[in-house]
Amino acid sequence: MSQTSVCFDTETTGLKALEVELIGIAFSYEVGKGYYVSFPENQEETKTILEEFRSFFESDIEKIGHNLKYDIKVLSNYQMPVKGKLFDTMIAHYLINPDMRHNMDVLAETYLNYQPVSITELIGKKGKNQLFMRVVPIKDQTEYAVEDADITLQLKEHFTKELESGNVTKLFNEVELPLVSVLTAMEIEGINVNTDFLKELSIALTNDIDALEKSIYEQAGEEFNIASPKQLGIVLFENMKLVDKPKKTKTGQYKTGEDILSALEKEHKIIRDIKEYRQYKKLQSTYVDALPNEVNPKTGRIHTQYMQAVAATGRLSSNNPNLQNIPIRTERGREVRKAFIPKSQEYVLLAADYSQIELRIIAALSEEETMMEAFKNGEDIHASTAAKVFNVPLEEVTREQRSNAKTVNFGIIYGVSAFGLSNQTDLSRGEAKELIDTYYETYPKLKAYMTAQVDFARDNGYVETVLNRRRYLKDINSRNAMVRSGAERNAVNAPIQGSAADIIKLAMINIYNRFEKEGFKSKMLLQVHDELVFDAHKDELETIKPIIKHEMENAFKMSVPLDVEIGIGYNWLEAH
DNA sequence: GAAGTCACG
DNA sequence: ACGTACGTGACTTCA
Repeated sequence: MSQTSVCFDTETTGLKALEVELIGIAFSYEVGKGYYVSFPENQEETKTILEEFRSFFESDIEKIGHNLKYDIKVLSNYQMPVKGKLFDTMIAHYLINPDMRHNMDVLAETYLNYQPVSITELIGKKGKNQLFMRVVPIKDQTEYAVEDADITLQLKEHFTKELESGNVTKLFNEVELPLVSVLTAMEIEGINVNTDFLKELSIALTNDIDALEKSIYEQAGEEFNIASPKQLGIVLFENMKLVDKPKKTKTGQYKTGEDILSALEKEHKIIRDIKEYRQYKKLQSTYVDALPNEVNPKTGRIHTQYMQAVAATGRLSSNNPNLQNIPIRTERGREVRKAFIPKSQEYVLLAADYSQIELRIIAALSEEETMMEAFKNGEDIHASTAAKVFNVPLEEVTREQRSNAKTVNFGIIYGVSAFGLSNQTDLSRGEAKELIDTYYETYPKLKAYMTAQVDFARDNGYVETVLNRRRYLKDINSRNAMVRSGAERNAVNAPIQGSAADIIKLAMINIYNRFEKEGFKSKMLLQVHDELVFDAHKDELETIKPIIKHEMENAFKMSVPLDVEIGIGYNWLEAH
């Protein structure tokens, strides 16, 4: 092949890239044309046939695809690396408009005015009657697969131009595409989990849940399904009449969320038990019992998937299983973290966290000197804020003042209202308003920055991050006040959250490249928005610690220093 | 499949 | 006067 760029698309036996078998590969390098290579069930033969394509996959020919991470992982099952420049149409479209869907079917209709044969038409609806791709006649496989490859090739032409007009070509080429390889490697690597420990944890939880259940039934004077918000609401508010005017959801059910129950704690002892019951049930079903089932039988490790084109701000998301929401805030929840362990006795887990990255970004972007100085001097930012807004010396800040300042600091990033702040603190609505006003007086340029962001969005229809990642805000000029203020909060929040995402992505790419170049045994495993987790080989610890710290703190230069804290341990909890 | 709830940053 | 903090994913219940 003498082409400089070729589109390819793999057909497989399922959705779990690391567990499926290859059925076919479609190639297209001329619009309207394509070729399909079919693979037999015998995996040795499949490997032999695939070897014929090694020179292509290892060449510097540009590889075009839609969600290339999936195809690269499938090929990795056969020790077939994919090298050279990449072009991923899913990610391209994510940068062009992150709020939209990026399915190839939708994109084909929108940009090519063409309706491709859907996978459902080919193999039927999800369910027991769904066909296996293996039994689809080769002719139909070919038509379907080649069509997808052809469409992807055509989409590339559109998106190349649109990336340019959206000013995101550089972000695409220098961040998102290199990140594909980084995420692929992290997903393939996986993480080790102590399933025996989780089994014991589950037994202990069951004991406590059973006792709580008994106690709740006694106090309620009846048996019901505590896990049913509907039944619980009736018990609490109709039978026990714990409150006069209970709040209701939009469907007319009683609200029984955590915030509602907490406000009721002084009314009846049953509330504490219900909250505890809910917490333990959640831990058990979502983590303790679910995680062992996610262990890959071949590798013995858990391999999450990172979604690179989901979060509208530029963040990653994690699923199957989600390893970005492992408990840490409660004593019992923290136990789950102990189950995440290094790959062997020669390793430890290393966790590296950005300290207050979003506040540092808003300080730098707004050039609010007071806040910038606090960060430059390494102050405790929440205490420092408290000292200023409550007008007391730093040493005399009370815990409550610091806690309220912390809530405002976070609230600012989200576009807080007095009502929202009073809900999150013990402050009245009036006190909350006063605190916010004082906050803006203390940090006037912060307020100016936020106003400027909203103005920019009104004029341009979008906001952008430090790496020019855009988020379009179509509702910014809406006549509906609630819809409009939602967009205004996005105008402030998206550049902050998105810039933090940009920065950690840069750090991940640089760390990955250095690790590759130096041939370290240590591997990057997880990303949790402002944290990276590694299997760190004990012999390499003192070498990689400064590398990780340096790459994270210097990934992007701002007028405020970034600070990274590193911890190590024999499990993820200890590493914090 | 929607709604409610709750785990994380 | 209105409703109310940004971004996610997973589990259970129930129509």
